[in-house]
Order: sequence, then C-alpha cells, then structure tokens
Amino acid sequence: MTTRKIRMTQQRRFILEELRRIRSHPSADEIYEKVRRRLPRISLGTVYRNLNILTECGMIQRLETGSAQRLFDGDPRAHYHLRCVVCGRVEDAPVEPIIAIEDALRELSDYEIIGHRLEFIGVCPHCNKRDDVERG
Amino acid sequence: MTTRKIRMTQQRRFILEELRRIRSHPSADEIYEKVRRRLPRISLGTVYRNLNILTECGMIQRLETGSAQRLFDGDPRAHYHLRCVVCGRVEDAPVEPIIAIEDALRELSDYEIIGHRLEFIGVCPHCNKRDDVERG
DNA sequence: TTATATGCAAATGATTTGCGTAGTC
DNA sequence: GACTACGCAAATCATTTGCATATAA
Repeated sequence: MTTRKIRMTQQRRFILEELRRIRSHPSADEIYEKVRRRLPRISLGTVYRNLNILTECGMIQRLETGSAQRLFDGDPRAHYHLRCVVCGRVEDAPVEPIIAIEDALRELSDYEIIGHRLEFIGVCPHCNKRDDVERG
Repeated sequence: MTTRKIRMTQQRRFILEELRRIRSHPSADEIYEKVRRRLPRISLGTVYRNLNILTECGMIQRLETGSAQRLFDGDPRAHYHLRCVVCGRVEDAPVEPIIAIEDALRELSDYEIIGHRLEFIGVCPHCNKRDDVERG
C-alpha cells in the first residue's frame, strides 16, 4: 500500500478537463482525439495510463460496455446510466441512486455488500426516430 | 432479417451442457477447457462462435466484466449478479428482479426503456476470510 | 535533484475471421 | 445434396508495457 505521488502534468490536466467538459461518455480514443487538438504530441499510451490512474484515484469512472472497448465518465459521483441498445451511446440516468437497494441483499447473501451498479437499457430518441422511418 | 437455421452439433450441445451444469459464470477459455475433456479436437474459435450464436438466440447470456474478458451465464432468465471485487468471481444474486424499477425512469427520460441490469458489488466470504488473516 | 510521467513502438490478450473440409438436416 | 459448422491459423482491436528521455515538485 505505497502512497504514490501524483504530478499534475499538462497531459493529465487536459484529459481531465475534456472528460469534465463532455456530457457524453467517451472512449480512450475519443479522448485522445480531443486532447490532441491542444497537445498534438500526446500519445495514446499516455491517455490510457492517465485514464487508469485517474480511475484508481477515484477522480473519474471507467464504464464497462458489452464490447471490449471501455468508456470513461468524468463524474466520479455514484449515479446510474442509460444505454441505447441501437447506437451504444451511454448517458447519465436522470434518477438518484437508491442505496437502500442493497439492504435486502445484505440479509440474503454471505457477501459483504459494498455497492451496486444499475444500468437501464433502452432506445435513445434519435435511434427511435430512425427506426420509425425505416419501418415506414 | 434472415432467419438462420441452427444445427445442433455435438460441439454446441456440449458447450450448452457445460454452461448449464456449472453454477459459476465461466470465461470462454474455461468452457473450452471443460468441453475439451469430452471433445478433444474442439477449437477455441468454435467455442467463441457458439457462445456468440447461443447469446444471440437468447439461450445463454454474456456478462460484461471490468476487464476485457467476458463471462457467460447458462441461465437465460433475467436475474441480478453479485461480483466480488477481490477475486472477480460472479454469482447470481439471491433476489428477484424488480421490473418496477424501470417505471420511474420512463417518466423522466426520453429513452424508450426496455430493461435494466443490476449488479451488486461486494467481497465474497472466501476473500473476506483471507483478508482477515492478512490483516492479522 | 530525483522520482514520476511521457512518447514511441513493440507486446499482449481476448476475440474474430478466412478458408478448405466435415457433418447435420 | 445443400448449407451450416468445424478446425486451424492468421488477423484484428483495444489496451498495456519497456525503455530512454523529459518534466514537475
């Protein structure tokens, strides 16, 4: 449990800034493209390293997706997500987290429960509209 | 939307059998190792192909994990999971799914909600015991 | 000053795919 | 017999890592 010293480099700051500015939940590659406009010599490896460090520090969150590619969330607070099955986009769900949801399980399981993740699955308005058109 | 004909090959049947027999949620590689005992010439590619086809058919489920590796679940019914943060093991959570959980969001979101996934995070009894020992 | 971080490129690891052959329906 | 699936090996894709150099504290 060595406490590591974190230096605030330009790369790290820009990555964090982009992540906080964007409402969506971008992939490492999307962040790389954004930051590259301001820091043309940054490498993709550096982006990955920083995303991992910032995740470990609890300054950002890493989202699991169905595919191999992960997404990142600049908001470190507990909140739920809403995923579009058609286009894969992930947004924050406009509901507050319900911590009480863990209580029932505490009595029924021999696990020590420390949290939960809830994700809603749906079709976003954009894809919904497009589906209508395609169906005629 | 071409309806594809699915043939029940030995490989496919054995994969399905293993997945249904096992209570845990194995990776493609673990399934490969199990099936290989009965079908020594099966290839890992075939295992992946079948796991994907069975997932598309809704006969099994594919689980997202924090890492790149996916896990598979022989139970196709809607149910929640319980993940150990220490060892990564995933079990079924001993609670019934609550469909009503989606209702609140239907009014608050412009997404067409079609489902949700809930995962509890905790420490399994096995890892909990080990932690105690290590802390002394 | 000195440990931490970077850029680059090569390595990794899980998963997918092309192709010729085998097996199911 | 026709068409799906298989085994094998090579390809792909996201992510990680080794190393020499640069930079924040």
